[in-house]
Amino acid sequence: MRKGELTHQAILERAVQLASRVGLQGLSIGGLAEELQLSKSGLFAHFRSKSSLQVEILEAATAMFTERVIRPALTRPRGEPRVRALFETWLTWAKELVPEGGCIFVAAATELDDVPGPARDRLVQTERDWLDCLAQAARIAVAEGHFRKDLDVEAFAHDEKALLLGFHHAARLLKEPRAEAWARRAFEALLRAARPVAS
Amino acid sequence: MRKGELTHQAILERAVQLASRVGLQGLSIGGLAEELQLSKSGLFAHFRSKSSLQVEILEAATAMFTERVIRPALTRPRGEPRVRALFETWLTWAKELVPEGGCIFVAAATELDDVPGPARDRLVQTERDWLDCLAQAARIAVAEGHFRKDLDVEAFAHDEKALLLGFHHAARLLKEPRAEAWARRAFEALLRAARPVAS
DNA sequence: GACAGTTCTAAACGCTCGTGCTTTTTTCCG
DNA sequence: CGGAAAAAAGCACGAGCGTTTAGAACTGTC
Repeated sequence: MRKGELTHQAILERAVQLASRVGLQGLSIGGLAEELQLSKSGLFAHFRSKSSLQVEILEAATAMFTERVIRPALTRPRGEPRVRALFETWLTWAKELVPEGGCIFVAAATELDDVPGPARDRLVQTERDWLDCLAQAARIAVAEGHFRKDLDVEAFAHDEKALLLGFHHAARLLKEPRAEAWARRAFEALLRAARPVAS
Repeated sequence: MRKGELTHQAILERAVQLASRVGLQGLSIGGLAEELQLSKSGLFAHFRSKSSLQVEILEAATAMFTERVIRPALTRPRGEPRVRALFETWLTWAKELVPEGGCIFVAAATELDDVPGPARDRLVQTERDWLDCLAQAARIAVAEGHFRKDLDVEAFAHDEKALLLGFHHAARLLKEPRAEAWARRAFEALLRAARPVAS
C-alpha cells in the first residue's frame, strides 16, 4: 500500500521532466519506464491509460507550480509588492526550467490547443486559475492605491503572461541572453503604466 | 517534369495546414497521404525523408508568411505607419489561422526548441529574420523621428513578438474573445512608450 | 502512336507504440 | 514467520510508424 504510492509519485516527478522535453504526446510509456528502470507494464499499471497519465502529469506540475511560485509570493505584503513577487517567482521558475526542457505548461499549451479531452480541460483549468490569481493580486494593488482605479486587471494579467511567453520563447528557441533583461524591463513598463498618474 | 512539381506543391500546402494542427512531429506521412488521396510511398517519394519534409514545410510556411505579412506592409510609408502595418498584417495572419490549427511557427517553436537538427535550424533562421525585419522597421521609425532616438529596437521587436504569442495563447487555448482587443491595446502602449517624449 | 522518363502504387521490412493477460516477486499485517 | 494482498515483470497483441524495393501507370516528345 505504501510502496505503491511512493513509486507512483516518483514516476510522476520524472514524467513531468520528460514531458517538458518531449511533450505530453511525445512522451512514451516505454521510454519513461526505461528512464526509471521499471518495466513498461509495471509502470502502466499505475495509470489505467496514457491519457490519465497525462492528466496526472499536469496535476503534479500544477502542484509544483503552486508550491514554488504562488505560495512564496503570497507571503509578501498585499499590493504592488505581491504583484512583483508573483512575477519574480514565476520568472525564476521559468528560468530554472529553461535548460531542462522548458515549462511544461508552455509546451502543453501549444500541444493540446486543439486536442479536446481531459488533458486539455485540465490544462485550461490551471491556466485560468493562474490568470485569476494574477488578476486578483492586481485587484488588491488597485484597492491599496498602488495601481490606477480604472486598471483592467484581467488585461494586466494577460500582459504578464504574454511577457513570460516571450521570455520563454526567446530563451529556449533563440537562446537569447538578453531575454531575462527584456522581460524585466517590459514588466517595469507594465507597472509604470498601471500606477496612478502622478498628480 | 511539370506534374511532379505540381503535386509537390499541393502536398506542401496541405502539410503546412496539417502540421499546424498536429505539429511537425505529430504529422504522419500515412495520414497526410490519406488526406490527399495519395499512396504513402507515392507521397514519400517527393521527399527523401520525413525530416526533409519537415524542413520543406517550414520553408513553404516562411514563403507564405513573407507573401501575406511582410510584403503588404512594406508598401506602407517608412516609419511608424510601416511598424503599425507589420503588426496589423501579422495579427491578421495569426487571427485567420486560429480556427484552423494556429500559426505553425508557434507550434514548431515549442516543439523543436530542444530537438536539434535541420528543422530546428531552419525555424530559428526564420524567427531571427523576422525579428530583424521588425527591428529594422523600428529603426527606420527612429530615423524618421517617429520613435525615440534611444529606443532599443531589438527589445521593441521582442516585445511585439511577446504580444503576439500572448494573443495566440489566449485565443487558441483559452478561446478568450478579448484576446485581439488586448493585443491591440498592448501594442498601442508599446508605441506610446516608443515615441519621443513631448517636450 | 511508340518509347523514355517521370510519377505513383502495392507490398513488405523492422521497429515502437499503447494496452491486455499471466505469472512472479515483493510488501505488509496478524 | 506465513499467507494474503499489492506491485512489478514478462510476454504477446494489433496497429501505425518511416522507409525500401519492384513494378505499374501515367506523362510529354518525336
